[in-house]
Amino acid sequence: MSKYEKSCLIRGDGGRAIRGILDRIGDKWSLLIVATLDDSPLRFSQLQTRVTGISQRMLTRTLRNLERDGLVSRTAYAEVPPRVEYELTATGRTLIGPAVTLAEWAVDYNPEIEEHQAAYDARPDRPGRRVTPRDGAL
Amino acid sequence: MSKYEKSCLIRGDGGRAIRGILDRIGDKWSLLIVATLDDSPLRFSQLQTRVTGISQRMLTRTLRNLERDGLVSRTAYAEVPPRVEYELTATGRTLIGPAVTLAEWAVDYNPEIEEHQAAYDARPDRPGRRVTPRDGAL
DNA sequence: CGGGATCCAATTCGATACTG
DNA sequence: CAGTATCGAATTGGATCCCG
Repeated sequence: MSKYEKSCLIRGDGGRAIRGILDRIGDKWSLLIVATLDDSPLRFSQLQTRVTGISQRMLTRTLRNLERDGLVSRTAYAEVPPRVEYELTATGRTLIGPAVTLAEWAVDYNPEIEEHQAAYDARPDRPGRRVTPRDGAL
Repeated sequence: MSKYEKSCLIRGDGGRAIRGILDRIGDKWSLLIVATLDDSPLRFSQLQTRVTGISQRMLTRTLRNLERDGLVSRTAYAEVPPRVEYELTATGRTLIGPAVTLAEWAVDYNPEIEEHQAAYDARPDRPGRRVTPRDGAL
C-alpha cells in the first residue's frame, strides 16, 4: 500500500471512516469493555467489577451503544434475581485485532510521548504560554 | 498471542495504554491531521483547506497537542508574510500503521454496523425506549 | 498568514437516588 | 441484580474578533 493510498484510506470520504469508528469507540469506556468481554461473556455486575472506575450509568450507556452497533449481544434470563449476560458478537471480536494494534503502539510509544510532553511543557517559549493556566495546557 | 494476553495488553494498567492513546488521538481531528500530513509537510492554511470542516481554532489546538506529544513538528520561517510548516515526526509516522489498521476495520464493518443500528432503532422493544427522545438515542 | 482571546452551545461523564 | 431518572460539573467544539 502506497503512502497516498494509506492517507486516502484514513481520510476517506472527508474522514468518514475514521470519524465513524472514533464516534463509536473513541469514548472513555467502549474499547475497555470490548477488551474485557474478549476473555469471556460477563454479567453486568462482573463487568462493573472488572472495568475499574466505571459508573453504573456509563456502563449501561456504553453497553447499549455497543449493542446497538452489533458489537455486543445482550441476553436477559428470566430468573430471580435477574441475570443479564453480555458477550462479544462475531463482529465485535473483529475489533480486537485493530484494538490490539493500537494498544501495542500505545505501549511502545507512550513513554517517549510522555517525555516529549514534559519537555514541551518545560519550554519557557512554547506557544500560548501564559501566567495563568488555561484549557488543557497543564 | 493468546486471547488473554490481548485483553491484558488493551486493558493494561487499568486501561492506561488505551486511555492514553484515546485521550491523544480519540478526538475529532487528530487522526485526520496526522493522515493528511502523511502525504507531505503542509502549511497551516494548506491544512485548513485539506482537512474539511475544521475551524481555525481547532486546527491550532489540535496541532499544538500533536506537537506537544512529539507527533508533529512545527517550523516557523522568519519571512513576510509568515510561513509555518507542519510535518510528521518519526514518532508521528509510526502512528500511521495502527491508524490504517483501524481505518480498514472501519471501512470493512461500517456498512454492517450501520445496518445493525438501523435495525436496533426500529425495534419497538429496545431498552430505554420512550415517547420523548433523550440523550443520544436518536 | 498564522494564530491568540473570548464567549457560547453541545456533549460527556460522574454522583446520587430510585425501581422492577 | 440490573438497570432508569435527574442533576450538575467538566470537557469539547465552533464562531467571532483581534493582533503581530
